[in-house]
Formats: sequence, C-alpha cells, structure tokens
Amino acid sequence: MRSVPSILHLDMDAFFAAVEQASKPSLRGKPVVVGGLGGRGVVATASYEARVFGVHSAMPMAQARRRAPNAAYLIPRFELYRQVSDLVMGLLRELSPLVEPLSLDEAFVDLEAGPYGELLREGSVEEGVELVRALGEDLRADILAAVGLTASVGLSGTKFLAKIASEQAKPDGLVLIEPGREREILDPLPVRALPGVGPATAETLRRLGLTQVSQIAATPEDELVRLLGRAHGAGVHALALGRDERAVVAERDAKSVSVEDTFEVDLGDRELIRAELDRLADRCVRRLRAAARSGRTVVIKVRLFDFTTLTRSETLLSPTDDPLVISAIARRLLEQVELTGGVRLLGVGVSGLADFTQEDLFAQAEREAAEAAAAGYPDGGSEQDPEAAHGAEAAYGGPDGPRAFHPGSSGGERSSLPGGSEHPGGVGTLLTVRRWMPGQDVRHAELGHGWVQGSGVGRVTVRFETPWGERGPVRTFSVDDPELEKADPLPLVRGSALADGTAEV
DNA sequence: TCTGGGGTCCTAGGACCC
DNA sequence: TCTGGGGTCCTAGGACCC
Repeated sequence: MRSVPSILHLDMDAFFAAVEQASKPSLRGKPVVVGGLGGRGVVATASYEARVFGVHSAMPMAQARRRAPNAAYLIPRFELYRQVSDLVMGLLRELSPLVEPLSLDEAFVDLEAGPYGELLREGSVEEGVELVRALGEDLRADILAAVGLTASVGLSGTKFLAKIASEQAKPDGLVLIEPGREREILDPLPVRALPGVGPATAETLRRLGLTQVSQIAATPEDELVRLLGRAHGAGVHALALGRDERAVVAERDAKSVSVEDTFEVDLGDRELIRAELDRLADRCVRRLRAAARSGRTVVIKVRLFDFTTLTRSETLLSPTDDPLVISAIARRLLEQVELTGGVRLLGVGVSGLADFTQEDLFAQAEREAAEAAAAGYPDGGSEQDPEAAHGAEAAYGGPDGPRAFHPGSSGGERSSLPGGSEHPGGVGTLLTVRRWMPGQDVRHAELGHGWVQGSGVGRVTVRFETPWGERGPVRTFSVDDPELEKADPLPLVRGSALADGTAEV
C-alpha cells in the first residue's frame, strides 16, 4: 500500500434527489423521492429529508409512500443526471487522467497519476497528507460552484479504504484515513461494509458468528474459502485485513448491453409477450449500435409471476448487431421457456461484445430465416411481423416514449391504438398517447418553464419555476392543453456548460 | 400495491479437444 | 478389455453493486 493516501473516492450526496432539489426551488429542504412511480416501482434515491422517514434506495415505492406520504415523488431524469455527471467527472480529470467512474455519481481518482503525483512522491508523508486533503476540499468546492451540489470525498491508500472514508464523510464532508490507522477504522465495521458482502454472504457469515470485520480478519483464509468459494473467500479475507491492490482503471469497455422491462400487470398472452420481446430486442440493438459494438451471445431474461427468474442464451459463431438476427434468436429462446402463470419481466441482452461486425454464413442464414418469417410464411400464423412491431414503436416516438398498460393505468389518461399497425390484442392497446409524469419538464406558451407536480382525472398540475429562480406558482391545466408542451431540463447553475447539452431533442 | 434497471464477476456441469 | 487429466467454451444461475 502506498504511504500517502492518494486514492480519492468521490460520492455525490443523494445524487438524483439532490439534482431535483437544485432544479426545483420549491423542493429544497423537503423530502424528495426519485424512482419508478408505477405500481411496481422502487426508490432510486431518497433525499436526506426523506430518509428521516425511513425511506431508502431499493425500497418498494408503495412502502415509501406509506412512510413519507408528503414527500415529492418524481420520475428520474437520466439525461440531466448524465449531463451533471459529465461536468463532475470533468473536474475529476483535472486532478488526474486516472479516473474510474463507478456510476453517474461515484468515481475513484488516482492522484499519484496526475499533475500532483510528482509532489506526492517526493515530499514527506505529512506534506502528502496535507496536499491530498487540500485537493479534496478544493474539489468539493469546485463541484459546488460548477453544479450546485454537495459531494463527499474519501482519501486513503487503497480503493476499499477510500470508499469507506467517503461513506463516513457523508453528507457533504471529507474523511482521510491516514496510513497506520487502517485497523482501528476497519475492525469495528459490520461485515456488510466489505464490498462483495451482500445479504446472502452476510447471513452465511452470521451463522458462524462472524458479524464484524475484525472477526473476518481473525479467521483463517482457507476457512473463508471453504465457506464462500475460492475467489470470494480470498477476496473478503484480504479486504478485512485492509489488503487491496486493485488499481484505479480508467475507460473500461462494456462487456454486455441489455434492456429489460417490468410490466405493470403480468403478461399472459404469448403473442403479446412475443411482441414485447421484439420491442426489447429492438431497443437493445439501438443501444448496441449507438455504442458501435456487436456481440456473439444473445440472452433473454424472463421473470415469472412468482418472481422466479430464468435466462436462456445462444452464442453465434461471430458477432452481430442485426436486429432481425437478434429478434429471431430471442424468439427461439423464448420458446424454450414455460410461461404459464404470467410474465412479470422480459429482458434482451447481448454479450461477448466486439467492436466490429463480421457477417458470416451462419448469421447470414439466420437473417434469411428471419426475413422469411417476417414475410409471413404459411406456418407463421402465430408469428408476429417484426417490422410491424417496429413500426408501432416508431409511431410513438421510440421505445422510451411514454407508454402505460391499459389495465394498470390510473384514470385520466388517454390510450389509443397505433394507427395502421395494431395487432389484435397486441402492443397497440398498451400504449398511452400522452402522460404527464411527476417531475418532468414542461414549457407553457405564456408561463414559461415548469415541471409536472401531478396528473389525474384529465388534469395536470404544473409548478412554474427554474433552478436559478425563486419558488414558483402552481397552475392546473387540462391534460391536452395545447399551450403546454414537454421541455428539456434547464442547467442547475445559470450559464454553466450544461446549457449546451440540453438544447437538443 | 413487495421486490427496478443496468451492469459485473463467479461457479458448476457438460461438451469437446488434445 | 473399464474408467486419465487438463484446458477452454458454452450455458444457467446467483450474488452483488449503484
């Protein structure tokens, strides 16, 4: 382990919720919960005010609403979070080229690989400690200035300890674990603090009376290996001793691309399930192509009514990004699954990614078979025309456009069939033309920028305010008021670089 | 009104090959 | 004229992370 605590871990505080509060002045200081708002949604992030009520990440939204009925419940606005994240990551890269993002709101930085590396290596440990502490505090100040959000920073000589440190720093703080103090920090922690120890492993360890990191550290490695398996046992043991040689790695290539949907109501009709699978395959391919990748293994995921989850996969001889090939394989894999009782979730993924597509004979044959099926051969009475499915999607502005399930949707929304491409009992009946989702940005012809507070019974309530203004007034409209339209998010800090990225769409 | 979505890594068994 | 052994790929499932 290095002598100067020059590995930095940054963690934005309650990121999604904090962005929403920065964005919506009326929500500052109030409980805010961001996540899926449907009947089967879960909490992505709760603001600190909402956590007081016991609301936390991954909690079912219904439970959150019971605990904090007066909180603001908002859908996530990922485009905005990504833009804010890009600005923050940019600040990190000024400290070092070795930046390893873990998610939109979290990253490791190796300060020794940056412009201050020289100083850190040459100076005394004491000077190094003071330098990295100053860099961490400056970073927090820069982030606040650039995007108006607080972040917590951990500093230590290993990734693991830096992450422990940022956890202890939360919210809005900085903790530096000095060399030599590792054991006193680690020993009292619960085993769950070790990365890789989740509910299942913690339970296994608890049955043996191991609940604290100090106890793991005192357990022989081979016993942990016997208990948890080769890699896991050895890994947990090393971390408990504070040993962590993992380097900060920038730019990791994705190894798979996947999309999945949980349905508001379980799907029973096979034809409908096939249509949804086609939509997912299509979305998956779009993501694949946007990343300029192709893949050899197609995998489908099916979660049944009782939450049992299974996967089926098939590997091609060479990579593909052909939607017809991927759809055809996905459908074939689906045929191997017993769907009785209803389907809760469907997913389509591609792994074994390569940068380039190579058309080979096998993929070619697959494509021809798919085209033959699409052309509607006689035995295809139960086959869905993939082009028709794609067409229905395009008619609604793509797969990420608003849609809801007829049976599960609440009152006040208008559903309609897709013009010209409806399938009997198929995707058409599932699409909702227009739906105002709480949290979404809107623009009113006269009143300007605002956001949807709520919608129902043919009405939509909008609060008109901007990130850099005062708390604004609320007005209610008919859901199809022509003066009201969707809008792009506004930058959190006026005049920040964010404005550039939000002008499109 | 229980339990999202997008990932990563590991394990284990069978096929296949040398 | 009994069953080798090791490496690699594929498939399925599970744990974990944010």
